[in-house]
Amino acid sequence: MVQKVNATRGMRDFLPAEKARRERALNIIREVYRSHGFTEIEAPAVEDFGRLHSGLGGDNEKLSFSILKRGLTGQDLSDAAAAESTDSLTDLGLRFDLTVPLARYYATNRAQLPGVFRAIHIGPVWRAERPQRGRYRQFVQSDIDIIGEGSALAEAELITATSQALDALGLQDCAIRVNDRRILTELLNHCGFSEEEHAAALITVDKLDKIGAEGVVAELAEQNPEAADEIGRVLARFEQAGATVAGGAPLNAEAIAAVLPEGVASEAAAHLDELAQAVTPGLPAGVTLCFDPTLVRGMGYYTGTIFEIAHPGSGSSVGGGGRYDGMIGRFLGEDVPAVGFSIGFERIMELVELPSSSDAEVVALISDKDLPAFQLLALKRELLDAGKTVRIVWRQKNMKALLSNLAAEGVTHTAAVRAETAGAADLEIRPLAG
RNA sequence: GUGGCUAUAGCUCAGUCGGUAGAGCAUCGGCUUGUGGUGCCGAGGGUCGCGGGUUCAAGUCCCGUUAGCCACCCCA
Repeated sequence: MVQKVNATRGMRDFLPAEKARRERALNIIREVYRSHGFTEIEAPAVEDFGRLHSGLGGDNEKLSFSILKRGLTGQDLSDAAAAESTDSLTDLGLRFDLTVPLARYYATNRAQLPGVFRAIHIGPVWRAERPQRGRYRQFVQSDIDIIGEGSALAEAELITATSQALDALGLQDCAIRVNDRRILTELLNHCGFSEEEHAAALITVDKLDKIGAEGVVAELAEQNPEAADEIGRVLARFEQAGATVAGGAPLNAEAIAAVLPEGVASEAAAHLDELAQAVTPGLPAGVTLCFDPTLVRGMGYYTGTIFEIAHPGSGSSVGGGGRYDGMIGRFLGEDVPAVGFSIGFERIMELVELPSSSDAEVVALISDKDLPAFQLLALKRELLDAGKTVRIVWRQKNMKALLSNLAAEGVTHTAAVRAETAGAADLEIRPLAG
């Protein structure tokens, strides 16, 4: 090797065996989503820069890859330098999630879509993060969304379909934590935080499991001591109700009322209760549902219900979503309710164990060296016509290594080809033991 | 974006106190073996991630850089 070559930072190559494993998992997920009445769409990886930076993507906007305009001149560069902004140099960007493109897609194609649209949207997204395990710069998200349904039916269908997909992948011990943005907003108002203080306060509350209630209160006291004291009392109430420990509080009206202060978010609580009643009876054994009043989620576009999938085998969340009723109105000029649920495909793949399926018969023709191509292709055609999958390899000295490599690559049978082999009838097709 | 750890042959790794690199597997060749899983002998393959510096001498010490991993941050 002349020089070390790598795939681009944070992006990966997949060898055939891993690619096959990913495709199998993806097909399982698609199958479940389809059976729940969702239909698959595709949208471009590139979106308009302005749409990606409309303030809806939260922190992810800062992580997006931008694309330079074609044919920039030195004058363009000095203009940008004078304006101290690179915005004029860029007009497109790679999508950092599938939700913003879906909202744009819906606004574009609404006339040809059903009134309540159930979409499957699977594809790569890009974020310029610092990579590590379970965190890449290119990764696949697997989303389902329901557009045009404002009732808890939408959340219930999404959570049910996603739970079934996790179950079909063989995952156990998944916990779906649920909360509502309106609950968070009312809690902060109740404590006495001003609108401007909300964003920073939410980030702090989100750290509860890491820095504890004292840590949260101490951090918030820096900007608003009185409200921080009040939130300390609220958090104490959460703890008393068991809502802050793993597993959280049950998701029903009584438990929610027990956790929240008097008069806070009764509308949102009723919405959560309704969706829990619809979902719980059909929940697979490997998935539990709970109410977590401290669940925040960073995306700026959520307006109502929010949820997140946790799994003990993963340090970070393996999925998430929520209601974003305001976003489509940005593109369409008319508000349309919408909810989405995303599975973090890369993180799921680190948890699932899939059997190496493929019951198809894969035959390797092991040919003596230097047999003519016409002889080998004639044999291959005969076997293909008989419905087999065929691969041609040359005989090599170390048969042990050859055979075990073939087995690892999914070959199930072998047949020796010699100069005197006239047709498939002369082949002795033998099963290959791993 | 911040901090820490790591980088040696195609792969997995060893390399002590600084003295210009080794093993196993893989590859290739010869012989052996019942031409389908054997055994023996031999060969090729490395500017030690990259770029600087210290030194008579650097894989080894120092600085920078790139990539991976880990903890933050954030999230899928």
